[in-house]
Amino acid sequence: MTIVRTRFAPSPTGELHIGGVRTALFSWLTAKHAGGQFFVRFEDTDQDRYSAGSARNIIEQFKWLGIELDGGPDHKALQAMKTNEDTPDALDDGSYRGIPGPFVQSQRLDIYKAHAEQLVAAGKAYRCNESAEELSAMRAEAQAQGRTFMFKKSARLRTEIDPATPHVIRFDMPSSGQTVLDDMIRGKIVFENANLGDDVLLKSDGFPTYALAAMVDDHLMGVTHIIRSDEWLPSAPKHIAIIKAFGWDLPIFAHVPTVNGEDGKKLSKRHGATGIWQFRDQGYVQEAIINFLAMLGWAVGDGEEQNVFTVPELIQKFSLSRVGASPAVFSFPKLDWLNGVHIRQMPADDLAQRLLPFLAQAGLHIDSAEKLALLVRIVPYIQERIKKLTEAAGFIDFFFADVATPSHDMLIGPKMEQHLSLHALKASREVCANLAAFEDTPLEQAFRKLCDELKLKPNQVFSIIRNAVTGKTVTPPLFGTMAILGRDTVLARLDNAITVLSS
RNA sequence: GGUCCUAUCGUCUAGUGGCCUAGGACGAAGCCCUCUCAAGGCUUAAACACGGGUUCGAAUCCCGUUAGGAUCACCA
Repeated sequence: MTIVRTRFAPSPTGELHIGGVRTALFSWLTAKHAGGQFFVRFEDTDQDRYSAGSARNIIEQFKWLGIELDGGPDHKALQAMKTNEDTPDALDDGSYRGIPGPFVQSQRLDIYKAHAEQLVAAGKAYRCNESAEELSAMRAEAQAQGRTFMFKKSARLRTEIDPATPHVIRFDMPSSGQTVLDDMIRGKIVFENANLGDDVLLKSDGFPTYALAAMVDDHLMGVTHIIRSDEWLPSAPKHIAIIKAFGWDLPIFAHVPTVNGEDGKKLSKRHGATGIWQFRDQGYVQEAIINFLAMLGWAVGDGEEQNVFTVPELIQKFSLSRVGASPAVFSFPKLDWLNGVHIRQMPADDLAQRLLPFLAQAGLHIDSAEKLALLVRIVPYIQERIKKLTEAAGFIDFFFADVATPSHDMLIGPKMEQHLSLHALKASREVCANLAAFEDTPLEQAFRKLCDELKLKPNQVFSIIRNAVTGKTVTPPLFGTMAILGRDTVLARLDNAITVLSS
C-alpha cells in the first residue's frame, strides 16, 4: 500500500497567487484525506527569475493559512534530498527546523544532470547546440511556411557534439503513436505524438528545465498525485513520455482549472486582492479563505448541499474527482459572507485575539489585561455584525475612547421636537442614576417602562440614548453596551448630551 | 494559425438517460422578527450557449457550430 504524497511546486519568483493557493489546497486536502503527506518544493531552476526571500514568504503564507507541511521522511529517496538547511534561503526563525522541506531544485543540479545523461546513454535523449539565433531563424522559417515550429532530432544543424562544450540535452519525443493522459479531473485525453516536439531537458547552463526537474523530483519524492494548474495540460504528454522513458510508474494527474475574475479573465490585481497577505490585511480569516477556495470548483455532491466547512470536514469530504473541469470566477461577496459565517463560529476570546492588530491599526491599543477582558466581553455583541475583522473598530471604539460630542441634531429623536427630546434625555438620566442593578436586562425593563410613561416609542427614546452614549447611530445592542460602559461613563455622556441639547 | 481544454440561474454549483414543470448557496427583491445595524426565518425573480442526431425518453450520450480559455521558450 503506497502512501499518498502530493506536493505544491511553485517557482519562488514573487507573491503566491490565490489560484496557486487553491491548487495547493486541493493537493493538501488530497493528501490529508488519504492520511498522506504534503510537501512544498521550490522550482528555482531559472536563474533569471529567481527572487530571494520569496520562498520564505511562501512558506509563511502556508503557515498562516494552517496548511501544514509534512515532516517525517520515511522514504529513502526523500531522506537523500537536500533540505532547506543547505540553502542560502533557509528559514531562520526555527519554526520549520526538522522538517524535510522545502526542497530546492537549484541545490540538486547534479541529480538532474545524471538523469539527463542516463537518457542520452539509453538513446532517449540527445545533445544539440543550436544557438538562439539559429533557433529563431528556424522558427521564422516555419512561420513563413505557415507551420507551427517544433524542434525534432532531425532538425539538428550539427550532430557531432563534444560533451565538453556548451550544449543542451533534448528529449527524443516519439513522433508517431499517441500518448494518453488519464486525468482525474478531465478524464482521458489523447494526444498525437506527431504534434509534440523535442523539449530541452538540460539547459546549457547546467540547469534542468521544468520537464526534467519536476518529473525527476516527483519520482524521487514518491509523489503519487501530480496536481497542478491546467496551463500544464498541453505539455502533460511530454511529461508522461519522459516518465515512461525512465521506466517509472505513472503518477495520477489532475489539472485544476484557473481562477478568474468577474470579467472571466484570469484573476489579477485589478480585480482586487490576489495575494494571501492582502486578504489577511483586509480582514479575512483563514477558515473563510480556505472554505471559499475549496468551494471554488469543488462540491460535495451526492445530494449533499453543504456550503460551510471546517478544515476537518474538508479533509474528510474532499475528493479530486469531484473538482469541476471548468474555470471558476472568484466572488468577493461570497467570500465576505463566508468570512462572516466563520467569524460567528469562533470562540469570543479567539476572535478578540485576531481583532487586536486591526484595532491597533485603528488606534485602539488593547495593551492591558483589563482592556483585553473588556474586549472579550464586547466581542459577542459585534460577532454577528461584522463580516471582516477590519469592521470591528468602527463598532467598538467608543468603549475605549471618548466619544465625539454628539451634534445637536443627533440628539433629537425621530419625529420629535427638541424640548421633548431633552425631556426624554433628562428622564433617561434619572433612570440610569437610580437603577439598582446597572445591567442589561434591568436597564431594558426600566427604559421600556420609561417609554410607556413618556408615551414614546422605544425607537424614539432608544435612538436618542444611543447617540448620546455612543456617538453613533449604529451600535451593538444598546443596553448591553450601556452595562459594559458602566453607570459612571453613561451618566457622564448623558450629562454631556443634555448640555448640548439645552443650548 | 496548430494542438488541447471548457460551456446549467449574475456568481459557485447539484444533476452521470426517466425522480427535472432543473435542487442548493452567495448576491438581488419583498415580507417577518426587531432599540439601530446585523444575525435569523419565510417568499420571489433568475439557468441547461446554439443546431443536428442516438433513444420510447436527453441538462445528461454522439457530431457540428458558436463563445471563452490554455499552450506552442535553453520560463515555470
